[in-house]
Amino acid sequence: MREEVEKWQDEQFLEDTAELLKALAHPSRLKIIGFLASGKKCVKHIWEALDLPQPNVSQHLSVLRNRGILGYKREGSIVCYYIKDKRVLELYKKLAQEE
Amino acid sequence: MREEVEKWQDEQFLEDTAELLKALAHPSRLKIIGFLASGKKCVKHIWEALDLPQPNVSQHLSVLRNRGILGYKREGSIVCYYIKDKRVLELYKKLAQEE
DNA sequence: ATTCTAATATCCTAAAAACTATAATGGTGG
DNA sequence: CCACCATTATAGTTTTTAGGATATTAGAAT
Repeated sequence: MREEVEKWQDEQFLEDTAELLKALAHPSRLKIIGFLASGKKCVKHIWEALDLPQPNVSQHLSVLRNRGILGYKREGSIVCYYIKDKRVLELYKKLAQEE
Repeated sequence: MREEVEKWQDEQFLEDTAELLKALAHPSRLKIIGFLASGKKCVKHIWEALDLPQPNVSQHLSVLRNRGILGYKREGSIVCYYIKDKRVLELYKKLAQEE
């Protein structure tokens, strides 16, 4: 007899989930997620492919990184990002397949 | 040979999806979605159950309604809302089950 | 029809947060 | 030190948000 309460009554769940969705709810960040869906990419590769100014991309990356959505690895002088949160990859795929 | 382009290159998809996520990315609106996940509910029932002020709930409902996430039906003097967009129900369930 | 009340929606304003572009700063390898 | 890659800081603008006041609508009673 566990899990009597509904998820929507759990304020912590609501806050955390809203934060997650907020991080994803921006065209450029969604674009980054979509680009990273096929694997790890370095920063320069990202902003060139997405045709966005580099500091702008860096800021979006930091939003996604701070929320635990992306992980990164420094390789010499370049930095590569990848999708760390598996839920996000699943969410993205679901959204991308249906629309 | 169709669908050569990736979804993340489709600006319209990015805009629409970001709008959808933005509408969901708020604790109170997520709470409403969770409450409606079990079926249609009238407005009074909603703000009483969620313990939120009525005008506040009304505003959140209008956000969700305007983005096509919720549908509603007037029944006499009361108005009942339900989840119209099936994707949203699926997304919510996925988020609620995993965390 | 007029009035009353309950249910719902909209409006208004101030505060907080997010976004964009640009400038400045910090590392790393040659 | 220089060139390159990336992050952070700053400033102005636009969006969201919360809360309260007000408006609208429907039904019941008179």
